[in-house]
This record gives sequence, structure tokens and C-alpha cells, in this order.
Amino acid sequence: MPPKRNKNSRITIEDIAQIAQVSKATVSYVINDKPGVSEPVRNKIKNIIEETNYFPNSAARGLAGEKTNFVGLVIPDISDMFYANIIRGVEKTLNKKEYLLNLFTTHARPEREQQVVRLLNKSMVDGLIIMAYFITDNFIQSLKEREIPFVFIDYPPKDEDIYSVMVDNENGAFEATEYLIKLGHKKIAFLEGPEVAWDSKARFKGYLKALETHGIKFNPELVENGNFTKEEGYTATKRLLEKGEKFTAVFSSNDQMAIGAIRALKESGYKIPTDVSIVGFDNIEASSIIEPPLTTVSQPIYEMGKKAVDIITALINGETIEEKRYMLKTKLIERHSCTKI
Amino acid sequence: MPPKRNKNSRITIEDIAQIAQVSKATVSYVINDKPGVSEPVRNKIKNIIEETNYFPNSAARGLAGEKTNFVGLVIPDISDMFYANIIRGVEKTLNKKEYLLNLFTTHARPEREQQVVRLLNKSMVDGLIIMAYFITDNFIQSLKEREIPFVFIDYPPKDEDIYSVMVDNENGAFEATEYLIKLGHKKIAFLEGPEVAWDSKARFKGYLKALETHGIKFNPELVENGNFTKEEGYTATKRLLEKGEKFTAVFSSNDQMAIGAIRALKESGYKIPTDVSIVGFDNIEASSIIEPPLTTVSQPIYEMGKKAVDIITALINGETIEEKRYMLKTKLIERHSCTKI
DNA sequence: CTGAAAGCGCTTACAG
DNA sequence: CTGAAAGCGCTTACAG
Repeated sequence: MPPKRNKNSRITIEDIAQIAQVSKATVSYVINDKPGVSEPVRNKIKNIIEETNYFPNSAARGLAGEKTNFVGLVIPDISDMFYANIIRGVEKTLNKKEYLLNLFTTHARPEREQQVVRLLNKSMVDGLIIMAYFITDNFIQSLKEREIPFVFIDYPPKDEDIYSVMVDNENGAFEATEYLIKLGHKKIAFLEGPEVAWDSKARFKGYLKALETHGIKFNPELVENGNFTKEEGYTATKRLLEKGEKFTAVFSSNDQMAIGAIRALKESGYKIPTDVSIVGFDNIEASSIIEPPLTTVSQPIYEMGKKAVDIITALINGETIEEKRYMLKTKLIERHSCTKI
Repeated sequence: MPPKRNKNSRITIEDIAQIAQVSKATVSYVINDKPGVSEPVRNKIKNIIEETNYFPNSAARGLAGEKTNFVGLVIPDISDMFYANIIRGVEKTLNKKEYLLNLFTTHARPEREQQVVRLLNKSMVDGLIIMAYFITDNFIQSLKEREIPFVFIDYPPKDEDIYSVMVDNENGAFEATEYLIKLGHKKIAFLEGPEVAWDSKARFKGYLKALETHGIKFNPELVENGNFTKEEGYTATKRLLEKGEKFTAVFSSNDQMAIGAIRALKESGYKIPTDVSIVGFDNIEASSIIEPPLTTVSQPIYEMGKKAVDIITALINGETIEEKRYMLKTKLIERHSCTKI
């Protein structure tokens, strides 16, 4: 009789065991690099696995309590490059480590974020990388109740116990503002993002700190909200202009708004950077293409994804990590939207 | 004794059965909307499921032969917006239909593409949406041997039997070229993509066809290869300029190259669109920001993802689909990079 | 209309 | 160093 095959005609651990004339357990030990198998037997089995192209069924492994080799990534959306780059960093690093990616988007809806926690248990993923908007204490509590490790990306947990990787937004904004100040600017407008965006807040803080450090008095008339969009960056700048409050530079807390600001400024007859200098934040693709090319702060987005994977895989393997919070540095990208005055 | 809980302290079908005082089978029938359960019992169970927040374990379902509610998406990369948008279309549509996404990137490496086929079996995903570069007959053969349905995105299968959703590149290029012709242009340069890119070829074909339709003789001196990148689009245009062969318009088979071309043209003192008109393909974000805003052909990328999901879910549910190949239409986006001559 | 039992492919004590 | 057996959470004939 030929070796029995399952319906899927897919090779199973049973087949390998039969071919190698050993028990399934022995094959399992080899697959999982566990002790208790003699070297010759181990090699024989490894060869058979190689030849037959056998690949263990993750679902079954997960069910039986072992690793699934999947890591879940929970992310609000994938439509903008920011998230796309994180996914890329996560995915590439995961691949190098022989893990697979399970992607869950929440579309920034709280129910979806909750659902994800219900859904993901040990038999589906070995660990979770989470980027969410509505992270409640409740959410974190349910997360902790599961046995799987998790890491937050780009979210500052109150809880000291939680692993997270973040970007130093405040310092990035500080450097950007300081750059403008060193160019001689004193009247620097600030374009802020949505109320709820903690990263916008951090950038505002950095802006304030730079002014203070250099003895420049903060003028609240010079800040306008542009909600992180191109369109509102445009209208915010128009408002700024109408107020008549003089400024020689703009620090926009993201590039999208900066692009809107450039359009508004040009429309009103201002030359950039001759009349107004401007620096953005994020270093999106468009910022190198716009005229003039925008000086901006680049975030190590890809690295965030990578670092999160490094942490989660270490955690999965039971390693301990000293530092629970990773703060990644930003980088100022000088282009042609600023000048000395 | 309190109801027994598994290690994960996660609710199982067993728990639900116990609470409802029925067998696991009955609960399973309810979960899967199968007949054989009386209405009152069904409702009772449904309520318990609701209250307990029970969610069946996909791994176990997959193993036991039922649906996993996962659909696998195999894609080369996620670093560019093109892929990111496809993922978005796929993911959103999947969510609406209560499916989850398993993402596999191949980084355009043949081994990875092969591996994916080995890896994905019925207990992991219910269906597969595939976007790959190296689709060999062999690959398709192994795919067919599995029991799971699959759809190709943006790939023209030779095999008539295979489901696929594509964009009508040829017609898009035809319309773009014709648009230029109707503006009075006769000497239209063509910037082509990589040799291996079938979409670039299709666009070239559309270009040729438009010339022919309008009785314009094709001049091979007017085509240069820019490999689909900004940089090579720039150098290709420089080469074109050096040749001294006159042209009044450029049709670039993607936007990246068009952006490079604009830079090259400007550098050499040409005004756009006064001296040279230019149209791109893809409608990437940068093309609306560049000066002048680029007229281009937009692809229904999101819709491709959506359509692929519609097909795969229908296939999963055993429905038959008349049309195996979907050809989606492009759209010409008029901006300010073209003018009459 | 409902339940007991086998089985999906794996891992993990446990016994030898 | 190796194997037989139980169990993970589910579904699906099968019997009643």
C-alpha cells in the first residue's frame, strides 16, 4: 500500500515519520530542534524534510500549543506611507527571522481594536505588534490576560511595564525649530495637528522648548491648527496671513500641512525661502518633489517596525529585555525651503 | 466545580456547550449556520455566544476542515503606494465580508513565491489572492493541486481557466497618446519601463496603436528606456534631448519617469507645457504636487483589490463566476502639463 | 432535532 | 534515545 495521504495531498508529519521509520514524536523533536534524538537519526529526518519539501502546518502547531510562527500586526490603516513603511519594516524583519505576518487593520475604530484582542490567541499568533489609537486601560488589561507577548509602536504607554518603540518627536521638533533659530529667525509660526494626536503635541512641546532655550518669547498668535492635512494646512496659513502677525518662518508639524502652507504662501505672493522659510516633519515622498524641496524631519519609520520585531521575537523566545522603551532618533533633512535672515 | 477552562483562559466551544446544556456539535451547527438545530435552541446559543464574547478559534476550524476565515494575499512588496493601495482594497473588502487577511510578501524572489505555495494550505487560508512576478506553469500547477481557490491580480494568465483581475493598460496608454494627438502633437516621445514589465509593454502597444489610428508614423528614435525610475527617467530624457530628434510631447509609461523627465526638461531650459507637453501613468501622489501638476492615467488600484476579494469570496462559497477575467478601466486625469500646439 | 465519537496535524508529558 | 497516547478546539458523518 502506498503511504496514506490526507485530502489535501499535503505531506504531514506522519508521512515523514513513515518514510524515516520513526515515530511522529521524533520528527517533531527534530523540527523543533529539541534534544533527545541521535545525530544520525536527526540528519536522516532533516534530509527527508528537505527532499519532500515538508512544511509543518502552522494551524496544527498553534493548536497543539507550540509556536505558530506568525506575528500579528495591528495597525489603523495602510493607506498612507507612514503605516506602509512600518508594515514594510515589520514584514521584512519578520521574514528574516522566519516568521510570517498576520495583518489586522482597525481603521481607527475602537470596536475593531477590541475585536482584534478577542480574536488573537495563542494558537493564531506568537506575539503581537500593536499600533492603535484607542488604547484604553481595559484594552491593555485584556492584552495582559492572554499569554502572548506584545509591543506597542508609536504610542507612549503610561504603564511602565509595557514594551514600546517610539520616535523622539519632541527632540525632532526641537532640532527643527533650533535650526530655524540659528538661521536668524525669531518669529516662527507653528502649524499644529489634530487635538488628539499626541505626536503633534510632542512636536509642539519641542518647538516651545527650542524657543525657550534660545530666549525667544512664545507668541500664541503664531500657532494655527491644520489638522495634519494639506487642505487645512493651506487654510491655516491663510488665516495666519490674514491676522497680519508678522513671521519669517513656519514650522509645520507635518509635511502635508507644509505643502498646503507653501501653496498658500506662494498664492499670496511670498517667495520661499526668500520671504518665508519653512520646515516640515515626516519626510514624505512629496516633500522632495515640491518646489522648493522641503527641509523636514525624517522619522525612522522602517526602523520602528524592525525594532518592534526584534523585541517581539526576543520575547517569544523567552529572552529578557532590559530596556522596555525604545526611543528612536529623528533626522533633519536639509533641502531648499529655508534661508538665513 | 466551575467550568473547566483551557490554559489560555479563553472561552471554547466546550464552554458554550456547557452553559447552553447542549453538545459541542449543536454549538458548531449554530456557529456555521447549519440546519438541524431548533429555533429556540439556536437563539439561546446565539445569545450565549454574544454575551460571552466567544470567538471560534480559526486554527482549530482550519484544522478540522472548515473555513478559516482567512484569505492570503501574496504580493511582491509593500514599499510603494501601488501595492499599498491594493492591500488596502483587499483588506477593506475582506473586512466587510468578515474575512481576515494573511499577508505574504515575496520581495519578487522566486524562492519566496514557491515557498508561499508550500506554506499555504487549506487549514491556513480559505483562498489566495496572488500578485507575483515569476509565475511559472509549474507554480500554477502546484496551486491547482491544492484545493483552495485563487485569483491573480495584475497578471495576464495564459491559462484560460484562471481567474484574474487586471487593468487595461493598453487602452489607458491609447487614450493618453490620443489625448496628446488631439492636442495637435505629432512628435511624441515614449519613455518605456523595464524589459520584463509586461505592463510597460502593454502601454507601449497602446501608444503605437494610437499613432497608427491617427496616421502618425512611428519613429523609433523617440523611444528611450527609463526603467520605471525617477533617476533613469531623467537620464533617458537627457539622452532624448542630446539626440536632437525633435519632439513636442512625451508620454511616459509611468509617473516616476515623468517626474524625472520634467526635471531634465526644465534643466535644459524647456518650459512645460509651453515647449513640451507630458503625460504620465499611475497617478501617484507626487504627480499632483509637482510643478506643473502632471496629467496622467490613473489606475483603479483599489478596485482591483476589491474585485479580487469579490471573486475569491464567491469562489470560497462555491459560487460559480461566468467571467474569469476582469479587465478594469483606467481614467485620464487632466492637469496642467499639456497644451495645444 | 440532538449527542457521542472520530479525526484534522501537531506537541508533549510519560514510559520504556 | 525512542514510541504510544492524550490533547489542543473544532467539524462532520453517524446513530438515535
